[in-house]
Amino acid sequence: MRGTSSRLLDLLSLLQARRDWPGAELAGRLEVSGRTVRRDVERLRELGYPVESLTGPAGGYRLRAGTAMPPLLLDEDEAIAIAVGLRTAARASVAGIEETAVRALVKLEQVLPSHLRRRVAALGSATIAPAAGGPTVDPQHLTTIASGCRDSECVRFDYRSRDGTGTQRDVEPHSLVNLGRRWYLVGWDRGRDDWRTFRVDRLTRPAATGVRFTARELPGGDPAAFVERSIAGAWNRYEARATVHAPASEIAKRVPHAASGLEPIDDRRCELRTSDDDLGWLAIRIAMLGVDVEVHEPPELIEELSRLAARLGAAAGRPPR
Amino acid sequence: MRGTSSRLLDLLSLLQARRDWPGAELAGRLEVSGRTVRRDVERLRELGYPVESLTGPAGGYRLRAGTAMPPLLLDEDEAIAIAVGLRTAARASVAGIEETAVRALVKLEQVLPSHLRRRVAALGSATIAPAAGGPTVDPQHLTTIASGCRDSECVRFDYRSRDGTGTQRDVEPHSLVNLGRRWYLVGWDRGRDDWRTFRVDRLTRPAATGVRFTARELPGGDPAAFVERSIAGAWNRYEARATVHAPASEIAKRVPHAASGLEPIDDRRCELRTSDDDLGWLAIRIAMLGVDVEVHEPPELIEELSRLAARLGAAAGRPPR
DNA sequence: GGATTGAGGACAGATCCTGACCTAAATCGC
DNA sequence: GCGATTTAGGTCAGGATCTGTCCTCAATCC
Repeated sequence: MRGTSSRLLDLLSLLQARRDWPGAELAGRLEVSGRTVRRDVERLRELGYPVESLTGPAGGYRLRAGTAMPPLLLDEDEAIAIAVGLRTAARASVAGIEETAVRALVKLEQVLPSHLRRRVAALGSATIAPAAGGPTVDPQHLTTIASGCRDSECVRFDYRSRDGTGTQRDVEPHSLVNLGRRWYLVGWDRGRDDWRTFRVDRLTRPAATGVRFTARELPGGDPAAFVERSIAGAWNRYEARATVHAPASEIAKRVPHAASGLEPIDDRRCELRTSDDDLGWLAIRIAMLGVDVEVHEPPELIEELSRLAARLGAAAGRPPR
Repeated sequence: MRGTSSRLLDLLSLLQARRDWPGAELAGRLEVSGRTVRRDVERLRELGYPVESLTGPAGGYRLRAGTAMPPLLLDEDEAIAIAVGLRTAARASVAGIEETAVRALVKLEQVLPSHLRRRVAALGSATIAPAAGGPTVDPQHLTTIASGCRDSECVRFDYRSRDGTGTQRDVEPHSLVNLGRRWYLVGWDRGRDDWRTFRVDRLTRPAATGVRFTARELPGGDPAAFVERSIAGAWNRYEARATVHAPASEIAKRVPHAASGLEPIDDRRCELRTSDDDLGWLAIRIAMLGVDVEVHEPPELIEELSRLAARLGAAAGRPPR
């Protein structure tokens, strides 16, 4: 016998792997009597996991969605898919999800068997970066740093500051902040004896040193606000406005992420408002619309589009204007 | 008392939420004696979860990565992040991961509490589609269909065939296949009494009918091969070749997904080979390189780039040539 | 070397678990 | 409507398990 706890986990695992299970089959898989299966189901219900049951032929048990998350029992491939999915989500897929994605990734990677971790790393290098406009961040760096934040463990890395000089830093990481398509580490720089903000895409070879520290209180409390203060004025934000020669509904269907900034003008045109801190990426997004457009502002974007048009014209073999 | 099974899950949850735990604190949280905590740790080890322990001051317990995946105990935000991450991974992020991502998503959504499901759906509509070149697939459709495959339950949907005519289908779903940036459903069409392949981006309002069926054997066995046979010749594939006026290393760093097709020519140029079945998307990828390029073939791509250049020139306010 | 923290054996009492057996209720197919 | 199938759950007895207490060791840090 393998103990009831282990058996309950197996039962949960079975119930997650398929939707409907006849009691007799569960009894066979778990190598217990049908009575015990009924009791186990009762136990799961007591633990808060809603197991439905249907009587009659074609009846059976079924795990429904409840009010709380049950433990997820994943097979190896599923664990890998989740790790890969979280890595991409940690970049810049959906507003506000990134920091939680990193937290979940840390939790997953803590228990991810090493042979799976290798497979994830191998897949990770083949990732299509959705944020192909800006600098890319290695998700591995994010998890290393986030682990440091969570477990109060110092992190050492090489940092390339804005003017290009490289230094080695030893930092007590406080939090990881995602702002405007970039990742920042807020931490206490042990070498400078002060709070600092680091851009994660500018640091290399981060590693936990093994040194534990007692958490300090960040002045102001809110890490995101701290980052905003430190980078104030460090980058521009471009607000674009354009007239799109296609119905809003069609664009919304073809380019879902643009939908929020669309306002219909008439049956055949709509106005698009969108913004970014990266001109190149903004231009690409205009290009992706796939229909005729007139860009009204900002002038920098108009210039960027001219440049891009010239370059593509040249790519197609025409002399640039 | 809450039973040892429940307490073991709580212990696992605690060990996943933070890395280091002194035994006394665990005892307090679980409301048992220290001796019982030691016994619980022993139980977890027997179940195969490697719990490390360190003696002495600053000692404690720590859940390490083992050889098998332990049950993941997620909080609500983490579950959402995973759902969102899997939805994007299910599109086209990393070769070969998509089908597993959908499987994991089905497992997760089966037990995802309804209020969390609503949050995921709300976030999903804001997703930046990485595959903005081609038609997009609603992840919700994928999970509905994949559930049908897993649980042998019929699915009904409206299908828009290539010539634009719409029909309603009632299908016994067999498998969901991801091929060449597109999703296909292979299933037994109950109306036509035959095996059919459906493009998921062409179907709308899929829903489980509740009718169960007994699995049939797919002729040939391999669903992917079946899809390939059915769509053979249905779409063109464009193989592009271009000279990029930048070092291969720089492009590889800036646009990771292009790296595999890069061949250095000299210190300042490289050759890019890449292919796709969607001309528009191919053109966007060229545009994303952000440097000067000469495209040699295919002629269709050169024409597409000219069109794009003209459109962007116009967008920037210049008269198209 | 002393303080702290985990390891684990022994024990007694309480609790829990399992399989067997039985009856009831719901559902499906004929 | 009837019979077959499937879950629901009560009861019982024997055995296994679990818990807290008490104790001694071992490892580690200061």
